[in-house]
Amino acid sequence: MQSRSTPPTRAGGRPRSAEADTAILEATRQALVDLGWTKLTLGDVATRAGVAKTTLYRRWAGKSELVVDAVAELFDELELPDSGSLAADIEGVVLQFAALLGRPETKTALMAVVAESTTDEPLRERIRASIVDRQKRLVLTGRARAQARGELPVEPDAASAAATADLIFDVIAGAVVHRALVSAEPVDGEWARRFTLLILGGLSAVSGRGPDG
Amino acid sequence: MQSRSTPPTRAGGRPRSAEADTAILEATRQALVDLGWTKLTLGDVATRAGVAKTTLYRRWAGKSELVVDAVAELFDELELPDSGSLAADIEGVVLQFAALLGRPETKTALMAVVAESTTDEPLRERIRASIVDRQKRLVLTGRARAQARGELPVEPDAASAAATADLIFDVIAGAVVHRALVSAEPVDGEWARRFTLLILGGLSAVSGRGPDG
Amino acid sequence: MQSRSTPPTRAGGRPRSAEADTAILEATRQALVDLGWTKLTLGDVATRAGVAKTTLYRRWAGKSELVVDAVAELFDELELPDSGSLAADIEGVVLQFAALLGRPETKTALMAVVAESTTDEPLRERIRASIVDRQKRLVLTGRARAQARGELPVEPDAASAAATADLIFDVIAGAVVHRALVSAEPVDGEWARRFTLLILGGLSAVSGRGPDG
Amino acid sequence: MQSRSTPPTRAGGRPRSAEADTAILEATRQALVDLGWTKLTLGDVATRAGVAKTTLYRRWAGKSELVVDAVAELFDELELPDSGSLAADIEGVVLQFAALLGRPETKTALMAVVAESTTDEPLRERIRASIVDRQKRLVLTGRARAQARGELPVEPDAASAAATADLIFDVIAGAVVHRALVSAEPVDGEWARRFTLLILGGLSAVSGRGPDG
DNA sequence: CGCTAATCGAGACGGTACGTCGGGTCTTAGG
DNA sequence: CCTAAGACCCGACGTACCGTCTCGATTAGCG
Repeated sequence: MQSRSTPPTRAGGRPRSAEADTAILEATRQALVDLGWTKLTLGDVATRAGVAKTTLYRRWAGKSELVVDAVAELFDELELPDSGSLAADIEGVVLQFAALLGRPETKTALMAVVAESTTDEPLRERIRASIVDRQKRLVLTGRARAQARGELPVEPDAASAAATADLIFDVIAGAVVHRALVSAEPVDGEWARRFTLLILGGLSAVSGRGPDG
Repeated sequence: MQSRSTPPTRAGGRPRSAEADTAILEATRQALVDLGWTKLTLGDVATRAGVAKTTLYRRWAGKSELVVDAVAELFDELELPDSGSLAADIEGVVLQFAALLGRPETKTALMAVVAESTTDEPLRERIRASIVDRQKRLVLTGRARAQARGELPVEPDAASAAATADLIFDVIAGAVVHRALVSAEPVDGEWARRFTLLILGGLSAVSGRGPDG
Repeated sequence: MQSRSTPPTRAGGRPRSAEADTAILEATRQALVDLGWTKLTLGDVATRAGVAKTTLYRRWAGKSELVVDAVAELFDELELPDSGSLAADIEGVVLQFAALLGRPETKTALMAVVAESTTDEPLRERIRASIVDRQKRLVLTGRARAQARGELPVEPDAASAAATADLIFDVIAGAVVHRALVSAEPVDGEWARRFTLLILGGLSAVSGRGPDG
Repeated sequence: MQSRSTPPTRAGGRPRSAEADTAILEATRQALVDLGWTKLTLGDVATRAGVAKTTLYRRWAGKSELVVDAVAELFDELELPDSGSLAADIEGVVLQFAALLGRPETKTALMAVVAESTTDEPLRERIRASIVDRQKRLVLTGRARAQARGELPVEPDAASAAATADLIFDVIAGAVVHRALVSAEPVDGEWARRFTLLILGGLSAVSGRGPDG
């Protein structure tokens, strides 16, 4: 995660404390749990981390950037279970994702930084680089496994294959987020099963042909 | 929209200005366009509306409530095109929804109030009542039409039918929002077609059987 | 003392609290006693006065202006004793002035605001209006009495008379301040007597005789 | 000027740069001219002098000490003109002193450090040693010359003579400072003449005649 | 028609957080 | 031991909004 701002010159001077980084990110997550996005203040985070406010501002441009980095670490915990079938893989990752969204620090922070990013292009890039794109690996890995198992056809057109992957990702991530945060209904095994059924039924229809439908 | 707070007594006295309401909501939307959610301040909205801050606080409890009301009006513009086929209906509503999300006032406000609602239950209810549930009608109407046309089977189990409707709603709304605001890729005809293909392929699979898969 | 900044418009709105003014000025003097000029902070004054920082900034432009107003009130306590002779009048006012300069709030504040005023013309004007010019009355009254008693000739030229009054004022105020704050030696009856001797009779009058006058 | 802090041990190691001292004091004076006492910062002085902040703090305890040393050098320029009469000597030194107080670096710094010294005894001592006492020589020399010329009687009592010298010093320095910095009126030949008249002959000498002496 | 009572605008109020700045210290690497 | 560079902790700065309050001045509808 190269996401912190780097000091302008690389010359002499006291080096930045690595422990401070760790402490700040951990304090940020804890503050999110305790206070939520809106009431989280950088001064409070600094206090929790046992660090001066200036130290915090030296490394992050603002609240949004800090929180993105803090929650990005949580998303890296997601991993694709190798459960032997595409359906089980999808259900597994959906439930994992839902569990992550159930954690208070993620719940309150994720939508807030995305909202922030709608009027802040650099922030959107940071979110994409630190969170979104990193999780697309789950879709790619899952599809590769399914193809190896013969559950999905191999799309010959690379561009079409990429578009499909993006589509799948938007559908899965979007649906789970919407269910969990907007509808605020539980993402349980039952829902995951029905959702997977929907995805799988359509998946073959999409991957089976070219982009011209 | 009964959502404003009502004066305690109904007795005599100067009645509230109706023009103020209109001016405030319009000023709120304009401020959202100009400033985005975060930089929008109630003082600024009051100034734009040519109204005292007091007047504003007498009617709304805070920023979130005001903004929810201001954007809710926009969502009522959505309507299901009667295009003769389920696929065309879905594509149409997806593109309409995407167009709505493309407007700056909606874009910045929607995610923000949802984020806010994760730690504010009354706000979540307000959002659900004013925005979310009102749009579920699109799904229900669409399904009814498709069933009338014979494109979809009639689910005999009412509970299962409701669950399916919720699922569809989360998938459509979630996917479009994710594509538009998180991935920040265009929701164009091409994407709508591929997405519809995916949904339709899976839809029959889901609605064809009971919840136990 | 019209010295506070006046609200731009004179129209409606909640009027400024008069008690706040009193509390702030008193708190300022107390803070000067406790902390001295350098360590006095406006935030601390606000807290002591039981007032918000914004209230303070709404009325005074900064620390210097506030302190000038706070100490100006003390200078108004000075009064010319009517002791029957010019010498006794001078000695009396010198000792009064010295007592005022001995108070910690005056001691630490006076030189500081004057220093500040060397690079701040409006502040200098405020000091002159609130403090310096108001005390020139002592010189004018004293001279008038002395002239009435026949101790001093009446200067016919008005311009010259004014210049003399200014000179006397600079000499008395300057000498006492220098003795008290720069040399930091006591301004006691003995010193006041010698000083008065010098003023009244000049150098030879002082050097010509012993300390017992 | 032994006033800088001395390194604890005198043992080997890189010796302190002498050029740094010169550069720092000169930078300090220039910063006083550009910014005034309040806005002068040690970090800025260090930058101007092309020196690290550490180097500065190794030599001076703080802003006040540094500035005292920087302006003390300027006061050494004062010298008593040997003009043949006591009156001319006084006028000459008054005008020299006024010229010194007219320089921006002196003007802003002198009062500020004196103000600071009212709550900082060591600083007061440093000011007395570096600035004040060094100028008392002017009074002593002037009196000695006047006595040699027969213009002033010789005071036999040593204690009384010292008290008189102190008094003269406070009156001259105080009056000039007050005229220049508090009243902010010009200390020109005209004023110097009237002031000298007062010092030499007392109040009646001044008020008894017109401004042309 | 005059009361009565809630409204309106304006703007001051006590708070909280902001992001920046300067103070003085400490930690590097290098002379 | 000194130096330049720059990060560190700390505390204050002056500003911006928050949501509340106190004004005097409008408006209705009820009596």
